[in-house]
Amino acid sequence: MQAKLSGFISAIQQATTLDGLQSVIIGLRDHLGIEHVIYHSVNSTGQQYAVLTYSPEWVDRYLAEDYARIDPVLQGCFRRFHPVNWKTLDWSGRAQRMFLGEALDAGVGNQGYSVPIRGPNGQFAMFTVSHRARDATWEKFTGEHVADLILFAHFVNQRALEIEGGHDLNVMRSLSPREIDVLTMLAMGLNRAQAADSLAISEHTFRTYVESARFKLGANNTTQAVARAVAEGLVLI
Amino acid sequence: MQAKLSGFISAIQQATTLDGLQSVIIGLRDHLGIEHVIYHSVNSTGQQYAVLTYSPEWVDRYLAEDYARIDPVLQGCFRRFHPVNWKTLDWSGRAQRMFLGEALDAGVGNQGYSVPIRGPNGQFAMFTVSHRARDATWEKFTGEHVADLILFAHFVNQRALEIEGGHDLNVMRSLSPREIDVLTMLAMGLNRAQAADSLAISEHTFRTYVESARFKLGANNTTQAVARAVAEGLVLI
DNA sequence: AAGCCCCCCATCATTTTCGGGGAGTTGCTT
DNA sequence: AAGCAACTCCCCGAAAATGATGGGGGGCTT
Repeated sequence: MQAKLSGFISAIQQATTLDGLQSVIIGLRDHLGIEHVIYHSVNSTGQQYAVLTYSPEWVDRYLAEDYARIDPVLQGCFRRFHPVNWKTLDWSGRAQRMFLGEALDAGVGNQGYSVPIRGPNGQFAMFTVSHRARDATWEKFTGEHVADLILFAHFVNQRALEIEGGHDLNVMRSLSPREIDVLTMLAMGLNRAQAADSLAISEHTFRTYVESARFKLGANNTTQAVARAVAEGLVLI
Repeated sequence: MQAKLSGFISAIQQATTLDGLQSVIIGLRDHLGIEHVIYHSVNSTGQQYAVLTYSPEWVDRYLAEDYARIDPVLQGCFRRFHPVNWKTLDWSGRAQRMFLGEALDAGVGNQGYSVPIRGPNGQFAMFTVSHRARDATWEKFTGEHVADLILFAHFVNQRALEIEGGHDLNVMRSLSPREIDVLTMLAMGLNRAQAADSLAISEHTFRTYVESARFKLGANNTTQAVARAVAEGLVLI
């Protein structure tokens, strides 16, 4: 497997379009002998795109019904770090209806294993393998491939980020230490008076820093300035 | 290496304390034949802890001087998804003084390779290997071990999350879709009137959502609520 | 030495937000 | 059928933030 694995990773890294990634993913699916491989990403502007082997009908249905809101896989991945076996999720209520009533018919496997992936600026993605199999079989399969799947997930996401994302993230804005201080205090929930006090400067001075930080960050108001600073990692809460 | 790798991963998974992780990490360092292995985590409440092989003096110095603010490794990792070779970072200005003037003396290797890791709730961590070596040697070493390092990073972080506190992850704050909407608008820099307008709800309704989101997030004011939501990845800007 | 950025301080009128109340509908879950 | 969470709408006075202006001193870089 090891040789094959690095082969797939090379292939991933040579892909220059999402279609290219799709081909690699299909190759991977066939190699693993399973039914579905899905890579699904939500980027920082809230736009999402996916590279998958589901039927277009099911994808349309999923989007139209806004199943993302009730999908236990998505919810589960979002709050976990380690990959998650679908069997361990909570499939009650609406989720059950979605799964038993529609997803299975649409060709989604009864078993699944999803790797959560997080990138800079709040990017979130999932790399999923799905199949029709018995619990024990699936347990064995996933157990043997955890490491490989984590690596695939990483490299697919890395490539997808390179393909999709403009590298305007590199235009790092720099704030002065004091500007970072004031934004940090605000992000911690202090009001101007408290914050200025705890930095031992006048409220007016405090305001000056907020203004200049706001200007540098191209923000309309304090809240946006704080949000941007937090999102860019300039301010750690 | 493959056999060794899974051995280390098993060892990681058997660790029950951060000290246990430390032992595994030292074993890993010796096995790789390098000088330092560092795992450093920051969660969304700003608490940080580390498992590392640096001298306590250097760690104290780093914390006391708040070097996290100017450390290009931290900054660079926060903006990237893929592991980063220290050589590719911007080591000018204060960072240079820190590195040449103190870090090297403190035993930090001249070469380094850091894997960024992101978990739920805005958790952020780095897994770093550092060594004294020439560029070509280091290039070769890291090239050969990228995949392994990514995997180590993953499993160390997974274990550290389990050890440090699975409890606060369970009380994962979940915001309703509308609450996320209002915070998103605010994070984008609109004021209440504009935001309410663009969501096609009354300003007062808008306020109600902000209030309930603020309550759920345990925030003192709107700015903090937005900052927390952004930091935890609930709101994408 | 000039220019630039960082650090600090101030006023006033205007706009925006906050905090404290209260009320009604839908829709899912149990 | 009841409960609960989410969604929608409203008032008002007090408190806070903003915008538009000023000012001065210190330190690094060119």
